[in-house]
Amino acid sequence: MTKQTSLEAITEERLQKLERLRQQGFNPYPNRYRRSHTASEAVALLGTQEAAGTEERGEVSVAGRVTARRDMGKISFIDLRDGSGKIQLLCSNALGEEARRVLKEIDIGDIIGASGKVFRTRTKEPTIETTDIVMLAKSLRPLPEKWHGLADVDKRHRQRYLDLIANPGVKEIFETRSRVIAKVRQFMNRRGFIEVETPVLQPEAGGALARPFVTHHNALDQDFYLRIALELHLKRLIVGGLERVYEIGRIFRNEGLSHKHNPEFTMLECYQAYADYRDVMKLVESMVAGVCRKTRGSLTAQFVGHEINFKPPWKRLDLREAVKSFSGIDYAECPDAASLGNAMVKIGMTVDPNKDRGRLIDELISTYVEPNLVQPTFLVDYPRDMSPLAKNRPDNDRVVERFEAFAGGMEIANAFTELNDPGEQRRRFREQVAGRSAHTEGEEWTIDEDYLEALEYGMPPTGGLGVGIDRLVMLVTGQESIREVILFPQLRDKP
RNA sequence: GGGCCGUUAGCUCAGCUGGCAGAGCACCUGACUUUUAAUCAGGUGGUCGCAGGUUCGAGACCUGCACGGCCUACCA
Repeated sequence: MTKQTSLEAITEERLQKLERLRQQGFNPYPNRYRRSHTASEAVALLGTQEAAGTEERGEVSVAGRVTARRDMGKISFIDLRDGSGKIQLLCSNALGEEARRVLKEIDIGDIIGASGKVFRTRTKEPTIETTDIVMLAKSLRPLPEKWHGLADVDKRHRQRYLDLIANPGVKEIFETRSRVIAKVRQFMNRRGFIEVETPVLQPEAGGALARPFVTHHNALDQDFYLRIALELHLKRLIVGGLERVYEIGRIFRNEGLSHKHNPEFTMLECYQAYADYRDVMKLVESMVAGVCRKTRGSLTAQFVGHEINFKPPWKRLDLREAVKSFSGIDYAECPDAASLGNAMVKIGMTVDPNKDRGRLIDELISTYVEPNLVQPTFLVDYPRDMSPLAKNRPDNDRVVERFEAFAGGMEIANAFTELNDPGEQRRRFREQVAGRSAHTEGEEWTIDEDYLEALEYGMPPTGGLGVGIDRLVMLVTGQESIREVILFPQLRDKP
């Protein structure tokens, strides 16, 4: 008999095993299996019985994926892995007649159920002396290699399930992600915030400066944008008297991909009436510190070779001072885009002449300041030019009450005292539209009249916050790429 | 968008100056009643990313394309 081991041949081989099982009356995909213990519970049971000093050994039934098989003459050892861990099966004389026939057809990768008594082998390995074994789902494809795992980054992301099977650390990252989000919810709920959901499909894409995705509603025959921020709807709710609201939601930005950017990502936004940006600052550091303590057991995280300490209070840096000290440029001395651009050219930067002053300042921040902010830091008091939704400082109308939080060289939060003067908000929107449409092709920048109307009913003084959840997860899991903390990151279609 | 690197068996990877397509794991056959990266013996498995070109001869050299990674620019 000539055998081939191309992928097709391996699948063919396994299909034959499947067929043999069926011919012998076994269902290779049964509807259910009742397990009495998880793998780790079975191991624990053995431990307690040994500790009690009794001879009695518990009967268990477990289920999971076969990850290794070692045939030793007339006996076989099988490693079985479930969500809790791993346990070894010994298949020997104790195995029933039917189970023996099933055993013949078992491959690495199959999902099986097994029952028997727990014991410990000569080498102290917790093991089940298997009496019965059933096929729960026959696997038709070979798993990635057991020792090196799955290394191909592209394949890991496209077939995340293989990544999860082959690379044990991956599951941990996503468990941590889940705990981060749970902790954030708990934190907000305990402070009296209520969680809400607002539309993903919106007639205007507002609340941030970003290019939106466009889609179309057939019945309404109307184009919609996928939201680029949660902001404007949440503030409508503040107008409506929900004094503390938050949303953890997916937002979408039709822009470049990088190790810090995915087109869809998860944002926490919260708004608190009768608070200002200083209150929000305290909320952020307390929340992030709490998340870190909850997920890591300490206030520190390892990231890109640094130990980041989230213990409040975080450093506060005046934005203007920070830019001046890291780049040498005092943007307050450059009142317009032209003079600021000149100053930037002088220090060797290439300057896009289409950029307005706000964007030039932003470029100074991301080039000179952001990479240096490894320990948690608030940059405080932003120029009005780059903050259309934030309220002026009472003492300086070129500066708004806004901060961004940075850690690990990444922006993780953005917050301000919300602009609630409808007339001023309308002027700011107009400035934005005028400044952008001149040089932004294919984008229609509109004013959200519906939001302005809401403001006209009166919005209390409010502090607002946005936190990039994916980046927060990157920090506490030590992952340098956003793709490692998103289960199914955006990828180009394979041809 | 630009630069550099990569794409070889199901997986992880070698493949020199152009000269028969390789290893480990997995798979198949056999041996083995306490193994655990089991071991031992034997074996199967390839559109060398795709398309052209140079050459007596291309996995390797040249051109183009696709996909990916890193850096860089832009978007934020």
